Amino acid sequence: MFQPMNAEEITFMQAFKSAEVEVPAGQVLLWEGQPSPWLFTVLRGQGLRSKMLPDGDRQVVNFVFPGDFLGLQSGVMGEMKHSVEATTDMTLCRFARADLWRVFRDQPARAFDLTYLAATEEHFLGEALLTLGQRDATSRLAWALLRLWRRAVATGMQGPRGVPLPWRQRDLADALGLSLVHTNKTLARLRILGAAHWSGGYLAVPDPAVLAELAQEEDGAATPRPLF
Amino acid sequence: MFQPMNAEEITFMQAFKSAEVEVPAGQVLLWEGQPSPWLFTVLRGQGLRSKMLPDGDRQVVNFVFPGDFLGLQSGVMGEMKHSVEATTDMTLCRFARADLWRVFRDQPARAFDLTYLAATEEHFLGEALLTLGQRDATSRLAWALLRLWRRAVATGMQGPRGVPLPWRQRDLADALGLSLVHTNKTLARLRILGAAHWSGGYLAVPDPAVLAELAQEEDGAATPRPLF
DNA sequence: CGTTCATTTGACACGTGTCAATCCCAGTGG
DNA sequence: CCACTGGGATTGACACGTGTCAAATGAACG
Repeated sequence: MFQPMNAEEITFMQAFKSAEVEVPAGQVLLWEGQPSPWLFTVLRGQGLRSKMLPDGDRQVVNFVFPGDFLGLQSGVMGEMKHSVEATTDMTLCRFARADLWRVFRDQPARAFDLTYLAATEEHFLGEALLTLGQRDATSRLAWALLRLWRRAVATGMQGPRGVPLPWRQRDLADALGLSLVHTNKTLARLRILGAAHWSGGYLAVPDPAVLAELAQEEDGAATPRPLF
Repeated sequence: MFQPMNAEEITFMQAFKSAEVEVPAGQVLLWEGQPSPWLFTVLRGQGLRSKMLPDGDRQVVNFVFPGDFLGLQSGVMGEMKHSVEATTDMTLCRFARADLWRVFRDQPARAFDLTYLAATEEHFLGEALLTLGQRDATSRLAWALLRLWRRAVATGMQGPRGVPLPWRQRDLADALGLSLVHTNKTLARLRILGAAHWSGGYLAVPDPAVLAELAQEEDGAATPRPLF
């Protein structure tokens, strides 16, 4: 996901039987519409979540970073509502769905964390919806790149060439509801503006404030008025 | 929300101190960006959830039906990430946020339900994102009306004139990322097609299958392949 | 019978999608 | 060492869906 989250999730289930697994780039971890006996936490690598339309159109729902929790939907709803695939090689912490109930029974604080995670994801999707519904192509790209950049920086991925962004322009396009061609041209515009340089799998953001400006970042909310 | 959900949420916190409150149409229950000491369950009436952009653009995130749970984000994240307002007069079951933790500590099954709720909401938002990102205006409207219709029917709201749909065309437009004018013209097209008749606050759907066709409903998921 | 708000309609502009070609680059094999 | 290949990125020309502007209609209300 774009948002950073409290890293305790990475380890919170170490009390349960779990295993480290390695998956190669391109591997699908969870299939839309399928139940899964496994839940995962991401230890290393990046991926993406996506949904398909019967006509083949794809919607990228989110991008996956280290620290993310995968499979909660399957865990509580019985099946995944989107697919998750590895974009780079990944290292995952895998554990059994059957153990999930034990967490709720024995570790209320951890259960609360899970709900927090789900609420965070809900919050992100609301932001994404706002972006696809109300912003033009330039703002959408600025919004997405800003969040990817922040998330990568928060994860400690920043290097001399910027932060790693291993996805394709097609992936960004499918995430933002734009065509590949228009995404490409808009990225070129952002490059000329000096707002963001993405090439060779790395994203450089000279000044996050420039991106934030283009993204029409909210400054909190509407004017608060007294509650009833 | 569009999806129906297990109605036990309506009553699941009756063990805690709560109060029935009435709110008039137009009232804002929860403000985006604000913490709230209250959580709510909807007993009667309809409303909507929305987010604002600093320039005044609005995104309707979801529509609220009886049975919905309001304020979970504020409950676990400290503040609301969207506003909730009453479209019709509503009756709510109100209880204190401070009691939320007791649920996690003392009633793991209810805590699990809360996580289920959050996951359901996440699922819905993913669907909405898919709709805004990949479908054209006709499909978007068909998708939205079909879900509103199903939800209303599941809630037992069906009457001789169809199901109540108290929102404005502007609300639908803001939910689907369309302009008011284009929404109006597309609704007229759906009417001519005999797919959906919405007027006078009521929605009639002669044949849900027609709407489903227009909405490009998924038939499950992509072809499943073996997991690793 | 004015006022106000929602709906409806037509004309037109523009952002974005589509099509198609080219460029770039990393592999790969002769 | 160099064609050949395939996938991604880039570019230009053009079509079309949707947004915007503006005006008219209709319903609710005092």
